[in-house]
Amino acid sequence: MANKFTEYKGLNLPVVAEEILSYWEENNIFEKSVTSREGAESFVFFEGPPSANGLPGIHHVLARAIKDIFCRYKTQKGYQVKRKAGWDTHGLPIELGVEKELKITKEDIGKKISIVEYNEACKKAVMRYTDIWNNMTRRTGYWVDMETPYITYKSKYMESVWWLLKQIYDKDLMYKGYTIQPYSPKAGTGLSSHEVNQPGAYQDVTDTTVVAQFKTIKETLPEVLQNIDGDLHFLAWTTTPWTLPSNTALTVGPKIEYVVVKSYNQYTFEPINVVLAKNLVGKQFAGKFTKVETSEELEAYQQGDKKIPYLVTTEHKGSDLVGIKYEQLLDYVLPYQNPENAFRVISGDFVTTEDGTGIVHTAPTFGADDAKVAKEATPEVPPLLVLDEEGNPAPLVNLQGRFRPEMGEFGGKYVKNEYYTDGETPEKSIDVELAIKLKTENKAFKVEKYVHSYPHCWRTNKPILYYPLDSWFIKITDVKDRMHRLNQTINWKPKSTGEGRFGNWIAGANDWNLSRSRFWGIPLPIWRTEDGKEELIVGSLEELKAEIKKAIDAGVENKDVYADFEVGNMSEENYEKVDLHKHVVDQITLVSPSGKPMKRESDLIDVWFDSGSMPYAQWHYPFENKELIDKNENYPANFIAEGVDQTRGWFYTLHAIGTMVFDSVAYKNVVSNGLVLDKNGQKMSKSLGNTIDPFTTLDTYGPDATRWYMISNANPWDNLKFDLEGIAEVRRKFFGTLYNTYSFFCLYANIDNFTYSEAEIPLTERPEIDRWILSELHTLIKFVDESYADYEPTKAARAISEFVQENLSNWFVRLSRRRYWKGDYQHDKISAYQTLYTCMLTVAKLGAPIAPFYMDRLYKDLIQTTGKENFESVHLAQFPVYDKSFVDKSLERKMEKAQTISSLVLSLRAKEKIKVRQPLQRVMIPVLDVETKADITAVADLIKSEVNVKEVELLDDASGILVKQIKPNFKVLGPKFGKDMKAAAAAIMQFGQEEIAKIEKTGKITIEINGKSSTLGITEVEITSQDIEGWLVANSGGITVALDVTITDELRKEGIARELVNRIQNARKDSGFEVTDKIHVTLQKDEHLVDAINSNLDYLTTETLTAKLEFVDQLENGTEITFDEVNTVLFIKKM
RNA sequence: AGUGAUAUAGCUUAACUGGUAAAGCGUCAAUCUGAUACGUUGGCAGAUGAAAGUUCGAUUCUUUCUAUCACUACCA
Repeated sequence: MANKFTEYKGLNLPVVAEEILSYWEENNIFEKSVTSREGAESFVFFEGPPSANGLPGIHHVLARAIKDIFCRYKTQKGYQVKRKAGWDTHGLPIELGVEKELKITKEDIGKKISIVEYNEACKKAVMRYTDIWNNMTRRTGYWVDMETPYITYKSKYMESVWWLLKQIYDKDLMYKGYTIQPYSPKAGTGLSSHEVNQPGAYQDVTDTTVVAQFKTIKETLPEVLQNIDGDLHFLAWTTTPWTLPSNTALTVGPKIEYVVVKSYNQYTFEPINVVLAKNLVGKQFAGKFTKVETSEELEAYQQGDKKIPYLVTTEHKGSDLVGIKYEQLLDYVLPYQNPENAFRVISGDFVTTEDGTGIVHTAPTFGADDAKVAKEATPEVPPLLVLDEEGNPAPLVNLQGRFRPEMGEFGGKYVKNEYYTDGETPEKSIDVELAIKLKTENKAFKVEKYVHSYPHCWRTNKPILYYPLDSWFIKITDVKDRMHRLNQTINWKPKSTGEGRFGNWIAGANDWNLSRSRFWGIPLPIWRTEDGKEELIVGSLEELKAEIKKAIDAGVENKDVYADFEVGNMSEENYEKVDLHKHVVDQITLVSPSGKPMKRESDLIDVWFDSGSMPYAQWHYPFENKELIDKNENYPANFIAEGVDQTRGWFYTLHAIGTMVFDSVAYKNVVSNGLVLDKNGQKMSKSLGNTIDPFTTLDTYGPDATRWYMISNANPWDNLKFDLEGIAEVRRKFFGTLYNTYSFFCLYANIDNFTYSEAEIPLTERPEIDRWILSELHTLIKFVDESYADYEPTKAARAISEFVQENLSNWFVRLSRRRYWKGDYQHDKISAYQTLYTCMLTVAKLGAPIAPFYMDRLYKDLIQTTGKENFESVHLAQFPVYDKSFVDKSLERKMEKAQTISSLVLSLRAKEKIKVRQPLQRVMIPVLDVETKADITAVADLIKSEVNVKEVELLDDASGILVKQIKPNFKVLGPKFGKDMKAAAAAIMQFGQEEIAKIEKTGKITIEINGKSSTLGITEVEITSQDIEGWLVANSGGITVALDVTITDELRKEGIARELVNRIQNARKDSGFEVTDKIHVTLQKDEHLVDAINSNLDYLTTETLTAKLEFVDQLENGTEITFDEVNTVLFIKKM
């Protein structure tokens, strides 16, 4: 054990962090923080896997700090906190990165490059940045097991994912269907919404739009519409006329008002009866049309007239129109299934009357809303699918973006002119040609050009199509009620994210589209016969091998690609032998019960399913570590934390899988942290150049200041406006103060050889100020403990800062300084050391979760000489325990009064320009009650030394010189007076000294408010004294002080002596003398000085350790000193 | 478009269950200290995004609007 406390030359947080980091690593402190809690209750934490295909940003430091704080806190509280790092290794961003790097497109995969090579490239790319990530994690001080992380591309992980998927399948929660997805015909690939949302994807284009006339079938009209003269048409608008041949329904809003309008077609001039939303009549019948009120005016129309008349007739609710059937607009081909259910009016809530006609052309093959509403209708409206050459259902547009042969004269043509290669583009686009055709057939009400924004493929820059693609789905709609209910048991930080954003999202959740037509990911473990009638899902390697064997026996497969794999052998080597990625599993053909060959469904599983599987797959559940989940040892999580952007990502998939497979929440507490913005509140982005490099920040300021700043500046869930200046401030104020407090402590503790070897001084024997700071300390312990427990790190950080800066440094140490450097090593001094020591040791533990490095240094420095504790690190120690017996609220209140009074006196001094060094005779404080009087008496000594006055005099009422003020106590009087409160307040404010005196004397007064008289008690008002006649006063917080500013000759001399002491002390410091050195002082004679010194000789010599003092007439080699009217020269030397 | 969050001094943040707006940064000046830090005192500055409602009283509760941000979707 060292016998001195380590002293430092200065505070360098980055160096402290480096040293502590090596210490941790050399001594396996992290491992010990887990193993030392073996057998204790576990606190379960899940690490959300970052995708390592990009470089870490400053926001990752925040996210990591938040996770780390609670894990360290819970460790201190005695829990065992296992935390496994993880890597999300699959997914589109990685694939796109690799494609870019290899300069290939998706189509080239399997052609220019084999899938094996491609997947190999992805595997390499994904781990490329892991070193940088690991380094950032270490330097940030985030403790997580990076030695044995879970990696989503490992066979064990993938096997668990398969198992989970099979559970879901077995619960009948999976189906195959088609969905409308953004699709790029030129690139030949579906696009994820991620890709569609790339900047620049949406571009303004001018399209030909058509308002088409759909002719109703008379027999299906409701009675009220039966007797209309001539045909009745529905009007529906579209910006994509090429989808009109695929129309199978019209959708109306059930609550929207529709009208029948009589008019003439502007192209064929035939009389028409059309239906559209009432609100949109004006819009559709603009320009050439003119409104008329009678049938006569309408019938007067002649072809060639400038204006076409229109007459609004009957009104109908949308719901009344539902069920009406109409003739197919362009009758090239019928849906191959249930054509009898097509071409009718259905209802949909999404219909608005903002534009168009209030009737929506519905083509379920080319619109997501369309498909949804068609499916929900009873009976279901069939999409316009035909059977292709191979007998499979296909939409009217093929994968190249051309019309199918069924489209007659349009067959083979691209539906968008942009898809033609240069030079081959026809003059008229399909949209235009269709418009012309409709015009001539009296099927077009209006054709217009229209500018709107439309998504484009980011790779080919051609417009995308919404296209039906086959996909596997999970029936979230079947479990969303259960998910919703389970969500209500989760503690969200902030609450609104859980109830609002997440809750609403679940309530309106759609089925989860699992399929991804990519290469690098976990393959769907589903094998199907060609006709799709038989299928098999595989939930483990064991099952797969068994199925392969069956297939070999049946003769549909000739080899077992996993022949080397040994079922039941869980060793890494065994699992290294297999690869479950697409390029391998696609080779496998299985056999169906009826003996037919089955091929694997070619898609991959959405990567979000990978990460949502991590609670189980990280342990290779259920093949290994079964008890961790089944016995709830490591499931569900007590705590997870990620960015708010994961609400519908990881938070969602964890919750969905937990609900479906285990009927359990996957996590109990979740902190969703906000974004890190730049100091102006702008989003950080590479293009704006306002990103902040985490490594530079950590180098400059160190992780502790960075973490402390991030946590204390904003609540984790609020966006953080990140300003480097803020870190600098935290370093200066908080860490600087704490460091200096420690420096101060060890400077004197080392002189006095304090090693906490004396017995603990009982609380009752410690002076007031010690009991006060210990009371504050325990109040702090309680608050910080509760804040951490409640996932409120910001409150904890702010409270600790406040304590260290205000209470400990600026008040306790400041007022206690003399106790350390003066006097013998006795009772009071030992108490001072013990108290300060306890405070710092406690602060080290309280702050350790947030500032793990510096607090560990502080802790180790503090315990090295005392042996009070012998943990190797603060992170292995126990969290401080709150002890109520230390808390003395009245003491805290007294001290607060002392602070207020001191501050008032200092302000008066400043006003009068009297330096604090100049002693003054007395300060007077009017006190109106006994309690306050006792309070101030108790702290009078502190006040005297702090503001350098000799007496504190308390004036009670009898002095009769106080000018008082009265204020109503709103909180008490509000309910009593109600509406009359304003008048009452005014009346009370107007009380003169007499009334105030009366209420003080008798304890009550009667006043009249609005004709009613009522009695006021003394507790219903607040009386303060504002002024003392003839004195210099100041007041604040109900306390008034008066300062006697007369400087007598004696006081003046004392002031001079004090000033001189200050100069001598400075000289000692400048000369580098030890605090304990005795000195010889020589001064040049000065008339004011000599007198003053002689009157205060004792004070001066003891204060400065002056053993010998002499005056000389002339002093050459000293320091010139000038203050007030004194001019002298000072010279000191060591004795 | 939907959902959610946010809006307080030039900037960053406070204000317990509604009780009469607080700090810091900045800046100018003064000042304490045998603690290279931090402070202290004074000046400069906001009637809390807008409007309405509930209330004796609203930064706090309700409604509407505006702006910013995020997520998700989509544009017939």
